[in-house]
Amino acid sequence: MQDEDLANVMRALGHPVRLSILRILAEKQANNCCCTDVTQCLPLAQSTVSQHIKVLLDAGLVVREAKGTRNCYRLHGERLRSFGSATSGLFDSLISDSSPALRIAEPA
Amino acid sequence: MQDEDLANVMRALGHPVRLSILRILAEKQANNCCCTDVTQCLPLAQSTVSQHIKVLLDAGLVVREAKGTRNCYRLHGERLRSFGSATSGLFDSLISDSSPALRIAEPA
DNA sequence: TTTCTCTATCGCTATTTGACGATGAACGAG
DNA sequence: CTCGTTCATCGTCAAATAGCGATAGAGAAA
Repeated sequence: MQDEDLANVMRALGHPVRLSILRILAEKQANNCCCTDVTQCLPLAQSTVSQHIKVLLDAGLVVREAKGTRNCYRLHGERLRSFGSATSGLFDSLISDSSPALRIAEPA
Repeated sequence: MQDEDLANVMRALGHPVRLSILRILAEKQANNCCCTDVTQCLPLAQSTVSQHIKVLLDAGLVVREAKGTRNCYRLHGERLRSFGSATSGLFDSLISDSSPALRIAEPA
């Protein structure tokens, strides 16, 4: 995963409401996961929730599945895992490049 | 780490230039890590780089250390690791099926 | 002191984001 | 067909973001 893509996912995750939406989708486990259901768990208007979901969709973190008159959403597990390994890879490269002495001496 | 803080860090990481700055700081390993040095590695004005560094400072990912006439920057390893574990914890809770969603408002 | 370097900040502009209400399209139920 | 539900999108607004040049303050150096 390139930095551009990684940054896009980071930005998508950079809002507490969107983290909440991911947790809600994880909890509901692909049933009752339509926009209205998510909206009822949040103190926001339906249009606002829809916009946040769109950000998650565009980042590839969430998948839409038309189910009759509803759109059901569920987590994109593979994408999440891919981002997870890209993130740990990022931190590995950041921290391993730092000298051990500097890793021990943290600021007050 | 709470969702609010986690989202703040994610947002700080949500720009490819800031990822580049982190990599540059990791590479230079706490010597020659002043703003001018970082600027010379990037196709941006010094003021722009300074602003990006400020975002990383505010997120706690980077530490400033006055060194004579320069300000030296280095990664905040502990903070990075803390964010790393918070991130993997997030994905664990999302991917495993036993994750209580953090709800901002319960449905009526 | 004077000069030079470094850099944070100001001012400005353009773009993006977050939030809302309104609306229209799609579809199931009656 | 008609009604109700779902939901993406539009328009709008305020605020935040990203970029730049200009600038001032703080030290080192001459």
